[in-house]
Amino acid sequence: MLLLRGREAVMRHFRPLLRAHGLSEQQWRILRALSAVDDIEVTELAHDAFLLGPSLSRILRDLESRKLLARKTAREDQRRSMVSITPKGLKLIETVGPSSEAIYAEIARRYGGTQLGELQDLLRALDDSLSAMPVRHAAGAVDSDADSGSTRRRK
Amino acid sequence: MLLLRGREAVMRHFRPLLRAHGLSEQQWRILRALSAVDDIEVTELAHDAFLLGPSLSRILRDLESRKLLARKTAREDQRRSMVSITPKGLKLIETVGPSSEAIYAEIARRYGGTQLGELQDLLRALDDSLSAMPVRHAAGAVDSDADSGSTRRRK
DNA sequence: GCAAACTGATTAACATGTTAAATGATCGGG
DNA sequence: CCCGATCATTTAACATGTTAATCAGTTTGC
Repeated sequence: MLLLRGREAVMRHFRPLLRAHGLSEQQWRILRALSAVDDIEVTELAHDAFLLGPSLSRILRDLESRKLLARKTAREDQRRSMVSITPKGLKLIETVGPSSEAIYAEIARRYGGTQLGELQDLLRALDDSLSAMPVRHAAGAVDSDADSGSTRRRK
Repeated sequence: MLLLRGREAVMRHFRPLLRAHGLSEQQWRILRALSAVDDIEVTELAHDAFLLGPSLSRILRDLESRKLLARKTAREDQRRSMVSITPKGLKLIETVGPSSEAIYAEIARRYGGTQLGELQDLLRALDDSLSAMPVRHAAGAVDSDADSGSTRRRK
């Protein structure tokens, strides 16, 4: 819950800037990830931008139609589709980037650079600790009410 | 981004348990918040469970139909609706609670209680620092592409 | 008193999150 | 070869996030 609140507290300051340029958080993460590479596979981009495939697929369709990125299928394996940022996309990043960094700097100034560093270290350690922890699959304990909701999936 | 990953790393371990009982994270947060009070207004519940009004409104409708909570309009101000948990809801919490606490304890054990405490302190401090920080409203800088998306809102 | 402003909750409309299924391409054992 | 298994991506269907609009009830100014 604190992680959720923390993230919201941070993003609250970035959202107005992104919206003013017609971008969502997710779209911004995608463009940023693309700007760091030449081209990249969809699956790898999903990992870098921390998005699930279906969300990414929809957003790519939108950003492609806005000419901010381009796709072409890899010729050695036609299942794969290589995504790359366009000059228009790069230009947008260069436009938004400085303001974004200014906001980040202001957050770091208010919060304190030392604390910010510690927080990042602790978060990375959390990720590491829990990635090594197996997930319990809740064997028995099937709640009799588990499927009596008013709106369930499919028939 | 690290905050997002951190939260996902944690919730990954709780989701199977909740799903086995037919609950989403959000529904669980609502029931937990309700179990701590006698009854509560919708707005206050939204704050406690960290949900926006529209999401809460939908989920309340669902949980009410499943008889896990009950609503009645306050008689002194008929705009307000008071929400309370039912015996059935309480029973569900008592069923899921122990497993949930066991998972939390395992996470604390793996990550270390000291680090976990520090992380919580840092997150609370982050929230405090940033809540006092005004949001910049991105005055000018209206991107010419900001409204050329393929799917926009309304007419 | 009453019309306008305000407040609490819900509804509307669209974007994204999430799981399952479908689609199309490649790979591997027979 | 070729057929079944696997893999990358997309589509489908529903839940939730998010902003704006609506709606009913309440308060305020006159």
